[in-house]
Amino acid sequence: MPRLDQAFYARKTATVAKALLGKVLCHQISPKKIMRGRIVEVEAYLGFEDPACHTFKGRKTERVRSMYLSGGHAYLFIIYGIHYCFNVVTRSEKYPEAVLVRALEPIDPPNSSLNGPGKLSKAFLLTKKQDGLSLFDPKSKLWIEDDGHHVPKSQIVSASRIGVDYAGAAAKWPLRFLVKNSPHVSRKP
DNA sequence: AGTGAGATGGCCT
DNA sequence: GGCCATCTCACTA
Repeated sequence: MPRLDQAFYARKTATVAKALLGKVLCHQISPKKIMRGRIVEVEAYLGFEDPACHTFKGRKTERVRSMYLSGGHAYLFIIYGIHYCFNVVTRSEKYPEAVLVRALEPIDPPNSSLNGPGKLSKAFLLTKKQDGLSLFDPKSKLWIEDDGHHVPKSQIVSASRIGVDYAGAAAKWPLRFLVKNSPHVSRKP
């Protein structure tokens, strides 16, 4: 299966977010074992102009360093002292923006619990170790692939982002995207 | 169905 | 010191 290339990630963040729906996140966790899940829910975070984004107004701390990498790198951070959140960096080094992957439909192993950013990170063994990894380097053990499954535009629902009420009006921006009627999302829109 | 609190620790002002 | 891009469980109803 073809791994998504860097050009895929270099586009506008909301475009990448919607295009990621239906794609398959893969993590090779041992020589014989690859975790796979189909992306069904994402959120876009729009950098400098987005009060909900970690890089709002150009913030550049140690934690967010990976967001200043080029599109197609992983950004992992820890939240509430317990959970990890997995993000895909978009655009270029000049624009620190990213897509949070919020939920996956289990493929392998089946019946795993992947309906939430913390849960999917735990199941896929995604931690700070994966922070900054390339998703397009052919040698990388973490990548996203296109298996031909296509989610038509009519099947994409947008909604407010979750857990960012502190961001004022930006909390209402329709930057959360879900596959319509998917039973695998973190919560119904 | 909806609300509320606790876990638990790095990060930021 | 206070705040979180979360999750689970307990409680009300």
